[in-house]
Amino acid sequence: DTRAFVVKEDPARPKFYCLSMLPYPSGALHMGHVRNYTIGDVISRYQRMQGKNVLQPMACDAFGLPAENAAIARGVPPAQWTYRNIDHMRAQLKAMGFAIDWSREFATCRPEYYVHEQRMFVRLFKQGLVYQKNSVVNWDPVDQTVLANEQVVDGRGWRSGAVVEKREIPQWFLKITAYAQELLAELDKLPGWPEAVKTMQRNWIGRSEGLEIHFDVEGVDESLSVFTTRPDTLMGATFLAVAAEHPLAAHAAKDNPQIARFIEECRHGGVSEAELETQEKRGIDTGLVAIHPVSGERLPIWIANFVLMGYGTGALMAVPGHDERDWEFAKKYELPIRMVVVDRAVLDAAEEIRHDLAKGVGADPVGAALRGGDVDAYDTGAAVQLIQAFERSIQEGGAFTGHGWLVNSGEFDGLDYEHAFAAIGARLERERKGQRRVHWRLRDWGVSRQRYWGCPIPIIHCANCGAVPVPEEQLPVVLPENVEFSGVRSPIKSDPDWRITTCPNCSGPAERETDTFDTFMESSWYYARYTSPGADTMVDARANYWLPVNQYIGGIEHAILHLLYFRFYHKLLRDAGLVHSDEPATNLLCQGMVVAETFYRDDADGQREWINPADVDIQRDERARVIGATLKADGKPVHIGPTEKMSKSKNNGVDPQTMIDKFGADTVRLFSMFAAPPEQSLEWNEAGVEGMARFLRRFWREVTAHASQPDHPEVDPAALNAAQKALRRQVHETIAKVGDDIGRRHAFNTAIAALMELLNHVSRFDDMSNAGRAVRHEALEAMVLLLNPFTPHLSHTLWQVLGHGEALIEDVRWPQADPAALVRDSITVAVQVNGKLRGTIELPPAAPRHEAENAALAEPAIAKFLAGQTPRKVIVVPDKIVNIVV
RNA sequence: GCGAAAGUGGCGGAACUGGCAGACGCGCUGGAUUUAGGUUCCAGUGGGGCAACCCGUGCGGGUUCGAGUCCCGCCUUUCGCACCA
Repeated sequence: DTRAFVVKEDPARPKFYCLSMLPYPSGALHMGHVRNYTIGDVISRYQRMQGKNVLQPMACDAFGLPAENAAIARGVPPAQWTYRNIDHMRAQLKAMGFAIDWSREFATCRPEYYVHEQRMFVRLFKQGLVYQKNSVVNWDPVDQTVLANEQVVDGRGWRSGAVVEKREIPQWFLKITAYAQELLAELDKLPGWPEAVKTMQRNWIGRSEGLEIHFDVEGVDESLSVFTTRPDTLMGATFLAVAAEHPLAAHAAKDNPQIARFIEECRHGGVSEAELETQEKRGIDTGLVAIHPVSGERLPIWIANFVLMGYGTGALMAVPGHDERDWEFAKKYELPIRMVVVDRAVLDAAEEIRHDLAKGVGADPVGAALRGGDVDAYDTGAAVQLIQAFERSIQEGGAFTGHGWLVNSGEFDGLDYEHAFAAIGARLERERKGQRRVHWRLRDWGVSRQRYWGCPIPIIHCANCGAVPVPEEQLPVVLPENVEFSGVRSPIKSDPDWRITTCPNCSGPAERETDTFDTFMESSWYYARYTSPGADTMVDARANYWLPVNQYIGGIEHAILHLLYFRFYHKLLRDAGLVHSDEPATNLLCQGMVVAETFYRDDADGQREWINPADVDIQRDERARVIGATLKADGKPVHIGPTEKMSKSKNNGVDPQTMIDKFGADTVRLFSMFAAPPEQSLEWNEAGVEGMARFLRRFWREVTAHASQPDHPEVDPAALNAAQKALRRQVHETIAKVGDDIGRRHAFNTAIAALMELLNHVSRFDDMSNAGRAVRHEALEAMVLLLNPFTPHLSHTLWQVLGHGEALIEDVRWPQADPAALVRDSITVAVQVNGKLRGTIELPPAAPRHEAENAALAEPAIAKFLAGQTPRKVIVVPDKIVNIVV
């Protein structure tokens, strides 16, 4: 998990600032001792050579005692746990090869930064942007820990199959919903962000506009409010439904044990596998009756398991005719289904009937059609049938959920969606039975974590005063370090010395909050803190000099959570007066994941045993198609599974360290940059790494052989022959391409391909004349520099082999393409006849149209295809193509 | 189900603005060097055909002198969200 890299352009000089975060130690591709390994590093090296100041990557993020360590602890005696305490953790990380210099480390998770997060939290507390409420969590009764959602639901997690209980515990929330509108609107001001990420964030924020409608309930004082985005279907509502947790459900359960039992089932049945998969709709009639705000009709109120307490008001008006879920529910419990919205064809049919039968049907042609009546006497049979067929499809086939035109809706008949929304909204607002509302899918950010090692939430709980923020002069609240781990449970929860305190308000007995912040908190402001090392406040004025970040790089897996919190926190910083910009990063690049083939065998119990790719041999036929795979150990066949994200469960993780040991870090990095464009997933394939090693060996030989020459003449562009000129041109084309590919397109794979192509030409160029050696020297120097972002160690050495003394190759200027060298004497132009390629011709650059046309027609290979016919038309695209149409 | 992205040789991928499809690499075939294996070097490598040539970018249409690229309709895969009222 590499959460992110940031690259920052200095607006004044311009210089660059590049930072990165270390991955978690648990990651499959941990890179502790291959620090300079990643995309962020390639970009930073490139920029440094462009004459920009670059800061080397630094470590960030919290190394905690998260759930995965509890996993390791499961069934394992405490002495063998991954980390027993902080010192042990540090020692273990060091032993794992993490080159973390704790003295230089600059991470927002470190205790010296707690104070800033805690001040921010207290500030938000006072502004009412923080609150505590009970919330249901997934609880592992064996380990006594809270499980993250993905550990329960997601079958890929190690916890799948664990016994899980629902528990209600108090949690702290940050009101990110207060910023929902801004977070949504400003996505439109981020053209440098991938569309996929913006779409995901839009869906996650989930703005929907609708009407909140109040239904009076017979025998109950308070009215029942529902939210709907389809007020146009109001007249089709045939019942109301509330969530099991809704107060009205509790009210109904008071003297009805059957309802109470149903509510209890809903609460507990929620996590059973079968329930989740079938999502069968179940419900029970409360016996309560609501009054339709327009028609005055009496509608039954049901409790239904598909109504979510967390969305809208926890209650809905069910319109089975025009909503899939409501339709399914109505069918099951035989509730009425009413057609109130129809498509254009039905509306036209109704118009026809109305027109022809103005006397007979009055204002209700649809009703007349459905009732049959005497419409048969007139020539409207087809229209009647159409309406009846539509009605039947809604009754029997399924809901019509599209927007359409209203029928069976009294005064609203004939209106389309927009007009019906406006008319019904206006009427309900006038009668104070409803109002327009915007609802958000986005939930507030729950920041409480029930674990040790993290920033403590600076709150003191007092029996008299409630939750009281820790006063400024007592900040920071730090964790006790001399704790013992006696279970998976966070040790501070059972440490009375730390927990018991006095209330800052009333001096009465009180307890500290023992939860710590979500680690997303730290990664939400580190980029800003990096601009202000040593500042007393969270950030200082330097932040406005550097921010916003020009180029942010991170995995797509953070599209929603981290990247939304990151944007949110920037707005909090802004509103605290700490930064002036609205958004933290203008450009975002999401790199893909590392994937690998999977292999498995089915054992006797029908269980799949996944086999690591390193233990498998691949068989191919003579056309090199894969025909099978065998286990190295026994030579017997194994099944080939799909190519998937590296994971422990599929046993397809490959440690790059093995390959780094074999080929060196330069080669492995070059391969990982070459194999796929950064935003795509990278298929890990050992054979490809060998190709990279081959290329670097050839390059090494080429440079050392050249360097062994006694002298290195300067290039004299005026004195070059055609071949020398051609090579020199390619050198400068490559310089231009590599710079553009790295700097603008981030297409590292094509940059490397261009360098390989150039090496192929340089190897074939065996001109040992002075001019020839001069051209080769220029080519090799350029290539060493162009390769430096990818292969810093090799480039550093080869630069010295070429006779240079700089301590750091990054201090050498990035090569610049010479425009004069790029000029061509002639250009190959393709010639097509009727759109098919039939030959090529050589033309001087920017040759006039008639010249290109004449040359093409004169070409013998072309004349053959014209068969003496006169061309009807000739299309000339200068320097590219001539197309002759006959 | 909804939303997004993507389908190109045996494989990873290139083709950036509608203009020579398959760059570069892997793999494979043949040859040279080598006692041999490995390494290295040379040649070949989308399919069909002796050849001229024909066919080829998931499928079916369309626009265009010209389509991998643009438009319409399908299919498939991956990712994300999933009873969102």
